[in-house]
Amino acid sequence: MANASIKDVAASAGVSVATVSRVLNSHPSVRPDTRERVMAAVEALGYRPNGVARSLRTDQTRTLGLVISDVMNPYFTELARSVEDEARAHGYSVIIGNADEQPALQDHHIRSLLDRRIDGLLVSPTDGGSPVMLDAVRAGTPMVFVDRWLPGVDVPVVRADGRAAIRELVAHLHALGHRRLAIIAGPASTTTGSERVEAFREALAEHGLPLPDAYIGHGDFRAGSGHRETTRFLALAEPPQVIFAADNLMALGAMDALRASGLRIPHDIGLAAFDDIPWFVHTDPPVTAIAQPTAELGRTAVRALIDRIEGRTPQSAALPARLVIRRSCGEPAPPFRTENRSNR
Amino acid sequence: MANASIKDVAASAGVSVATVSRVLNSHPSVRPDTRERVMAAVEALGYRPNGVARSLRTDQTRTLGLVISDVMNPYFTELARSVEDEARAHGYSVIIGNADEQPALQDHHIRSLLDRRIDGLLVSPTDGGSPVMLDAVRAGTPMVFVDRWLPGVDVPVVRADGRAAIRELVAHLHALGHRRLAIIAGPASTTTGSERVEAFREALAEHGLPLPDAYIGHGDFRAGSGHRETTRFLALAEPPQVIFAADNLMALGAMDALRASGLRIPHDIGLAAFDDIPWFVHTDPPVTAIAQPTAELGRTAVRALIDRIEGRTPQSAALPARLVIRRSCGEPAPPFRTENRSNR
DNA sequence: ATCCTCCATGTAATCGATTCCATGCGGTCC
DNA sequence: GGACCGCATGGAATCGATTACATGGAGGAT
Repeated sequence: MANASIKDVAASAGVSVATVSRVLNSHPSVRPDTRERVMAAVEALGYRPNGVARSLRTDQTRTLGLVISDVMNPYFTELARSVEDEARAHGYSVIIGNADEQPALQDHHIRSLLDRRIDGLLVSPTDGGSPVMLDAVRAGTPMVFVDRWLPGVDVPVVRADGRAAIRELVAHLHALGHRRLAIIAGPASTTTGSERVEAFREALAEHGLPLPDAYIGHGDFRAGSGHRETTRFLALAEPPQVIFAADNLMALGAMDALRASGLRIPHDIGLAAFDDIPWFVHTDPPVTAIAQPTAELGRTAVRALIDRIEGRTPQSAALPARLVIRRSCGEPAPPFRTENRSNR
Repeated sequence: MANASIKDVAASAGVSVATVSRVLNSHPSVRPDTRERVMAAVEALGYRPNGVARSLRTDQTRTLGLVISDVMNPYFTELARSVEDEARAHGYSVIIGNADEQPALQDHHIRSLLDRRIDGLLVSPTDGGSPVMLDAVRAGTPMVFVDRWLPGVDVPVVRADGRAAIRELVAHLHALGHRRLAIIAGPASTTTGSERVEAFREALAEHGLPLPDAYIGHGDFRAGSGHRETTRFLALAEPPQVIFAADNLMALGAMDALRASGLRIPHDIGLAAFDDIPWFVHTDPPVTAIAQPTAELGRTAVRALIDRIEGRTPQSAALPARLVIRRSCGEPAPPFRTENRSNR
């Protein structure tokens, strides 16, 4: 019952293994009747080429590695899904490594993927750049950063540019009369952690508003930290009027904390989030959020990586994010631009 | 800059490749000083064994395949995560295949995983059993079904038993005075599709309630079908008082439809779901749901699969699900047993 | 008829590891 | 001192594919 090998096919068809291989790879110089005999033998034996052997010989696995910081985060789930879709369209498989925001786990996955000799690596770095990752870059592993990146490392980046959307958000909040705006940021060691704070600060400045240190929450892109920092904000002598969470999980934690403290959104305090996810439509109240073109990011990143693998030189890309206004910061949504539930 | 191979290490350490291999696999009969010399060479060259070559020789990849029907479904995401965690603890990697509820895509992934010579396969079948999957079983591929399974196929199953929880749910609804209860079921070709309807019907019978055909919605585990069937229910001369969706995505669709029709939950109509997910706490209103021991399912399934791979004979397992009462069917939650946001 | 070319196919090397078997050497036992 | 034993190591086969090179035969040009 063991799997048939190319030798068995060759024997059964009365040809050499070379000929079988040629048929399988549709090499032009095989006589039609030979090809047919081989195909018949393949069929009869239920033969399937051994991918491992093939990979060893050809030095390519047609596999991409994707290392993300948290699979349970809907944003990354959607990213992973679009990556797999696009990769499959190009004949590649994807192995996902879940770093769970832990540098050590990220390194484990990178190493393990490299050991498996994946053809290329898509990474959303959890930290400022571990030796393992830097070594991989130096060794010339085809690599593309997605969502987050490492400044100063020569690797193409595919990401969303949230600056304009954050400016829009701040303008929206300002127009609603809010003046004391706080942010729960991600780890400063990640680009998405620091960048969103900077964009927020600049947008505030445009309206002559300050961003005091007390209004900067230091989160870690997990729900717990959103909860903690929100609680801290509420204990302030002058709590903020709106909390902007730099990702959806921290927004969730913030919501928990607000609910626990008995405050009503948006009546007592406003909430907005970076990352839009389907559930934000169904929360109480629906959450105003900045939507990234997630699926497009995944597809673009895969195309860039395949370009690198095949010897071309891909460009970095920054796709625009956009503001989706709902009800969590006050004032009902305007009649247009309300929902966001198209399925891609 | 190409990767060093075992030959390079052997040359650099002045030993044979056999000895290097012995060191790498911590074979006992290598002299300590030799071992040290080899390790030094490994270090100096930054050598990492080629997993592909190793797999070819040893005929094992230390990789598990997981084929699920929908990665974007939080239930499966959590399942995938726990599977990966447990597999990693046993020294295995996981390749996830997303079937997207499409039998053809499921087959694609099974075939592709088999070609890669994964050591074992975890499947949650999308349909009634394709030839590809049946062939894999017949060929003796180590396999375990998780969540859904194929009746009559001799493969261990790890799943949640929702019968008791569904009875509890119906009792709860009955106690609240609801009598006209409808269900949005999954495809009859899946076990979770048909089983939940049966359990629901039996539970209703215990209270002397019927389950008319008109109150059985035929969904496909996707949000769209939940929306469609809910709309159909509402058009009935006598619409149901509570809708029970057989999974979280269809519940989401139902919620959309109810909202669109201007009905308030639970005041005008009740909603309950199979599968509990973190977001159900934050929806408007929080949704009463049946929680599966998802992470435990994943871990148990992996252990069973590894048992099979290593020659033991694992048992099937059915872990109990439990009811989590919130506010979507009326009456505020009792002071105990309200929330459900522990993180594993 | 001779030679050249080209097509279909086979032979064998190769990818990078693991592992069986052979070998040489130092030490023990009688 | 010779036989034997066991340990550390090396040589070479092997896993299942791909592919460069060799080969033989058919057909065309002269």
